[in-house]
Amino acid sequence: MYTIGKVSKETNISIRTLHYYDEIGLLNPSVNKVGHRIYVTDDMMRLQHITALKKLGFKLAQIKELLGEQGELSAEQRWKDALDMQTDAVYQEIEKLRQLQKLLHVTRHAVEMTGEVRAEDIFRFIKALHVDPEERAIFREQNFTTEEREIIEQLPDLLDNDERSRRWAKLLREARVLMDEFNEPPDSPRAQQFAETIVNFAMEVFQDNEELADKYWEIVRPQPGESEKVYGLSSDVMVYMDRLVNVWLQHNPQEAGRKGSGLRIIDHDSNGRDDTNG
Amino acid sequence: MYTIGKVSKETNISIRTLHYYDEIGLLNPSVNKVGHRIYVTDDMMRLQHITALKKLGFKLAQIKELLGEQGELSAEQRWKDALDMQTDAVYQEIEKLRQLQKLLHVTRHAVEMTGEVRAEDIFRFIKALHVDPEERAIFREQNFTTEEREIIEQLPDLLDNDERSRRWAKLLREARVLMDEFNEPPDSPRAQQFAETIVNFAMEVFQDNEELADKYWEIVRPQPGESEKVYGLSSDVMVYMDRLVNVWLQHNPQEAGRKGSGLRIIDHDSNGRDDTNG
DNA sequence: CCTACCCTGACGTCGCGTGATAGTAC
DNA sequence: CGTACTATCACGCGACGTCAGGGTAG
Repeated sequence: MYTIGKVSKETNISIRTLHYYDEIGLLNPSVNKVGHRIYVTDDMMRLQHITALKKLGFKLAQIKELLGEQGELSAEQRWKDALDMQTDAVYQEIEKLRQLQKLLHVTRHAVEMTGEVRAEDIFRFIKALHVDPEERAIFREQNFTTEEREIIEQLPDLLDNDERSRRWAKLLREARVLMDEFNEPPDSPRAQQFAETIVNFAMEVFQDNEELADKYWEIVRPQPGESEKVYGLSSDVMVYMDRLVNVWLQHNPQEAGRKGSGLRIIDHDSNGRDDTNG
Repeated sequence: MYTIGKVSKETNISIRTLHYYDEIGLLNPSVNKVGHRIYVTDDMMRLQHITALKKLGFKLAQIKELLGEQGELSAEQRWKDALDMQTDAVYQEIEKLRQLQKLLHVTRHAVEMTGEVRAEDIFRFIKALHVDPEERAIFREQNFTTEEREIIEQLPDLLDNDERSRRWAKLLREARVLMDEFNEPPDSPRAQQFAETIVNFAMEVFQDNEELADKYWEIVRPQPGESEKVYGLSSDVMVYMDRLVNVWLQHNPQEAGRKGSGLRIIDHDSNGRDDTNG
């Protein structure tokens, strides 16, 4: 025999909430002569059950059904069905949020590169998110050896938000700034210092496999008139980076020797698609 | 110069939505003399931007701010801050849902065992979910060797929903049914068949390490008057299972020899806590 | 009489969907 | 004149929070 205030204090459930449960017929306590609600032990137990089911993420309407009279199915089967449905719904929701998380990451990197958020970019990222993973796997199988694929799958991916991905985004931004804003000649000290950074980064992510670096670089190079295959790697940026690195390698032959040709300009045609890796 | 109907068809955004955006000041097109809305190119671009930001999970009010006039910070910094906040919020949400998913799994197993959903069980599971993982790790370090821990960490866990966890739940239910409902004597054929199932399951999950099976079994055994440490493993169930297996081992000495003492009754005191593994 | 309790409305939230009713364009 | 468009209310959803205004218990 509790008044609503006592129940509220004991359970940490607001009076308004108890009013609401009464209103929607979820928990109807008895009332005394002047209309004050009186909660008995059964009401308290039902309330416990309600809060427990709320923790499981059920809506009040579902809870009302679950705690109501049984229909054709046994109580056990109803519980199982409800729990399975709920589990499935939560799973779907998690998947949605995971996709959203990726979208946020890649957009964040895009801001790092361009300084703004462009609607067209976001739509492009959304499309890239829905690229069939199998399709991409097949493309990689056709174009790379098993060993190469192992390295490629560890490349910084703008869909993630790790330290390497962030460095990659900053590198691309710096490249564009040097090119567009400062018109920095490829042999200037600043450009050459940047070239070294590029080479080091490439050797790091390609695990010193220069051949693979070249191969990948050419595959992601857009065909004339084609749009970029990897975000930030438009044709002009790539050509500029090629030039920087070529000059750097000429001035650092020992590195060129130790590290091979590094990232050199190759004029032959390229092909293939790869929209998500950065 | 588009009418609202054309915009709606072209963008797949409902007229009501466009009305709403106008109403809340998110997108205010110009109007002609009779009050019909006229959307120009700028409006269309803003609309694109709005839908893009919606895909990123922003609320309309946030979008309004983001697309509004700048304050003290640069546009780039505002974008970065907003994206980082959003990323963080989504991360939190995912974590919450993961916890919820575990709660649903363990509740589902509990239904498998008991045939019903009890509020007290759910609250207990919630508490177990909040057990500090470090605390548990320390307990395990103190009570098990490194090799043993490797096995223990692969035990079926009622917080998951894999096949082994489901089998474990069904086993426990069968034990209780045999004991409570059928009063099945430990040496009946049915009980003995079940005993074999238990032994096989134990040997499977403990990877034929009988010593570890014994040790674990005793550690999760509740002290007299204490409540069960692992859901479903109350003292009476454990004693009943002990008896079944003891009889089975006596009748199958070759197995007892090959598999050692299996799950035998031990009378010495036990200690320690472990609330989550099942 | 005071205070602490109880009651019943009723509006606001968020992003629209879904009418109802009436004016407008072709 | 018909019909296909446009407009503005206004309710509904979910689970309450938050007043406002007024009765009740001790």
